[in-house]
Amino acid sequence: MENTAIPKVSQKHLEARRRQILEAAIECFADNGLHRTTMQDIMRASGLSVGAPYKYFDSKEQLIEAIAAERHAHEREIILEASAKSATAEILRTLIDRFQQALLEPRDRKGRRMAMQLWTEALRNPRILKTVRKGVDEPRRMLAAIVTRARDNGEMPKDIDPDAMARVMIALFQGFALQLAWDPRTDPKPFAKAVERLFAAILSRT
Amino acid sequence: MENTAIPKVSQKHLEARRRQILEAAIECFADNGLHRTTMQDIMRASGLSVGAPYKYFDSKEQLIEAIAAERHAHEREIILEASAKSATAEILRTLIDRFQQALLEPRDRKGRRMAMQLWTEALRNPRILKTVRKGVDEPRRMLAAIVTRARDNGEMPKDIDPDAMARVMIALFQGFALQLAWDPRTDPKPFAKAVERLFAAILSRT
Amino acid sequence: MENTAIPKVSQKHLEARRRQILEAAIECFADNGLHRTTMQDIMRASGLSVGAPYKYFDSKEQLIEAIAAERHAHEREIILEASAKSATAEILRTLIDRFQQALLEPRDRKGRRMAMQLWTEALRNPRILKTVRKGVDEPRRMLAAIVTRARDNGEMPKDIDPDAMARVMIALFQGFALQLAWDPRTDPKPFAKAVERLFAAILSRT
Amino acid sequence: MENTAIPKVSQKHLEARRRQILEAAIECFADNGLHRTTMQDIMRASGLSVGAPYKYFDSKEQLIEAIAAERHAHEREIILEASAKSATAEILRTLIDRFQQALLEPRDRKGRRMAMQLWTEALRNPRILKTVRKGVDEPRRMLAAIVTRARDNGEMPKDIDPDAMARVMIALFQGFALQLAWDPRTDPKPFAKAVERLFAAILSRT
DNA sequence: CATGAATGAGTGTTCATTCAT
DNA sequence: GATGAATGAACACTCATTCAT
Repeated sequence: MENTAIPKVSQKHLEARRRQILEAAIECFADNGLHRTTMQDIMRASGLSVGAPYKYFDSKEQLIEAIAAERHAHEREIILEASAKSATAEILRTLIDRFQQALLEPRDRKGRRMAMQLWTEALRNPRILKTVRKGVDEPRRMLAAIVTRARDNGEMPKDIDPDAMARVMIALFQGFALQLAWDPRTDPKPFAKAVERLFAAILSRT
Repeated sequence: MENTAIPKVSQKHLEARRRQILEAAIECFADNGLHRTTMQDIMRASGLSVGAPYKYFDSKEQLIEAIAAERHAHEREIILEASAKSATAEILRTLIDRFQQALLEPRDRKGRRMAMQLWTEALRNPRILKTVRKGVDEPRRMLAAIVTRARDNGEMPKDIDPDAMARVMIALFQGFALQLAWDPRTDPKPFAKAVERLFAAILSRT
Repeated sequence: MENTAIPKVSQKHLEARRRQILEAAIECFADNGLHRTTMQDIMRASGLSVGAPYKYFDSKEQLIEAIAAERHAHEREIILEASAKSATAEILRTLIDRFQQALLEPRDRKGRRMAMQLWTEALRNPRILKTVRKGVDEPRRMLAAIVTRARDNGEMPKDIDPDAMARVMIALFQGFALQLAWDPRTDPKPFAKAVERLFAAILSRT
Repeated sequence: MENTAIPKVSQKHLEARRRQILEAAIECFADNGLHRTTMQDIMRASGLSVGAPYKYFDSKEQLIEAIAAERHAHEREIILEASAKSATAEILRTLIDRFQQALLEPRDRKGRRMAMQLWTEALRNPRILKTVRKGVDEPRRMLAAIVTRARDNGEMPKDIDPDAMARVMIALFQGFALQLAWDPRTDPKPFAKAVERLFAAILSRT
């Protein structure tokens, strides 16, 4: 614990505290689920007192929502970045690569477990549902746009449904994330390769 | 009055009671999640008394585990049935069809929402994890066997990894189930078509 | 199904439990105030568990409201009883007597201390206010009716305002109850005598 | 630089700060009760920081006690002032007048609501009890002295008990204050008139 | 066997108070 | 001195589980 002589209680300090709580919460939620994790667990993990989070979040619920909002922003970015490439084959490869790397990254493991907790919570909590849907709908629209472009370029068959194909891509990622979470020893590479192989088959040879 | 060896309450009656509780539990869990659902909620829904479930299940945890075990058995069956067909193209079409039908079936909606609760619970409950993994590993092995057969038949390219391809299929189904749960208005047909299209591309033209 | 011959826990038993909690609550509230008394305090005093009261009352607030409702009913009765007498002088003497007796009664002490807690709580809680007002308004109307009758009988001067006189009576009782609560050694008899003396002076000699 | 004995912050400033806190506290306590009011509520109302009151008061309890002490001093004054008159009839009329005016004064409303909170708090806090009792005992003694004087003057019957009569007066005031607090639309004038009428009856015609 | 009243460890949250800045 | 972030004991309330009827 570092209750050190931070020069002033600055905005920065406040933001750091917020982060500290958020990180501890993600840690706990990822390991023990949203409901088996108590606020006391989180605060023990954060090194702060039980009353501390209530300065930064109104309730446990809102703490969870804050985490959800963050994740959604993060995920959007990856796709945005990948879609900067021009040729579809290139974009797809980049996307698959990015996700494969993320899946290999142990630091991301926690984030993914956290996200899954939100997937289930969304079935019950309309606020979380809204965030989760945003986190899925926006990427879907972006992916669909990429597919549309590819189709119009002649890189993909005309009869492809861009939205459905975007859904396929998201399902592949989220679906495999589950499998990986259930068995962390699973190697993402063969899966990534299979996906690449699958998409290569419908990409027109140019 | 006779003192007979016949149990006062028949095995049949006992089984019916068990089912009654199980069904009520699935109903509640699917709607409100594993943790927001109280035993009293379940028993109110079942029409039985709060003490009743403890005659059939040791704890809430074991009630959940019993539901998990049932689902796993059910899912295995669908794949088993589909894999009776000989030609891969036929098998795949049947599988996709079966799942599409299941996704369209409103009666199944509850079951899927319940299953998702278990997916998340598996992340922290080793017993549930074991069941969920069985529910994924067994189908995966079966699907991989189908792919292997197809590959050996020359219906699929030699460089296909059957296990990875099986994972792809499962990811597609579970991934789309999530999307459907988050937005029930989603139409499964375009998705199913896209999946079929995707697989058709790697199935050798014969 | 529910044609059970099993004797349910009787209504009487349930009522007894409710009383048990109510009495313990009054005991604690009277001694320590509404807010310094915790639900645990009450339940320790009642000999039941902390969860028990929530079967009978939705919340601490409603437990308090239930006590308020009871007191109001009780107080109304005393006045009702006294006003059965015909001659005003007689009624007043009976009333004063009743209240003096109540004030002397140690068993009533707790009840009065409880009531005072409600007087203050009424300033903040609209539900309690409503009950407290009923507990004051109804007796006031009854007392005013008695005074009106006396005035019309010629037992009291014509220029007496019945409602104001009823307020005087209530103020005397509640005001003295406070003094007694602050110093339990105070003798109610001289006070009662003084009140009697005061009213005797405006009662026409007949 | 000189090292002077002059405090950096003037006594006047300190006193002003104290007042500021006291006034904010009375405002809050009167509206929300002693226990529903948090120190943060008070400090928000005062415009000072949450830590500020602890420079002037050791605890919330002592802040309340300080308010109690102030009120007691204030109430004593009114009676003192009234008792300067010589004839009893005159004194009584002045007293009734003063209190009626106070009751009509909206500015006093807060003070009375505050006082009532203390009445109840006295039932469990010995320190508050002491102050409340002083606030009642001193006026009572003064009023009793007035009555004694009147009795000895022949203005009142010989068999009047001065202390009891003083209690009657206090009960009337505090009792009516309660009624007014529970229903602010109540008009104090009829009540004052009734009290005057009542006392007129025992004042010997001279 | 079935019931449901009773239990009590455990929850999220509050708030008087402290103390480093 | 004044501030307000931080503290943590305490609170009202919940709910899985038990067991007398």
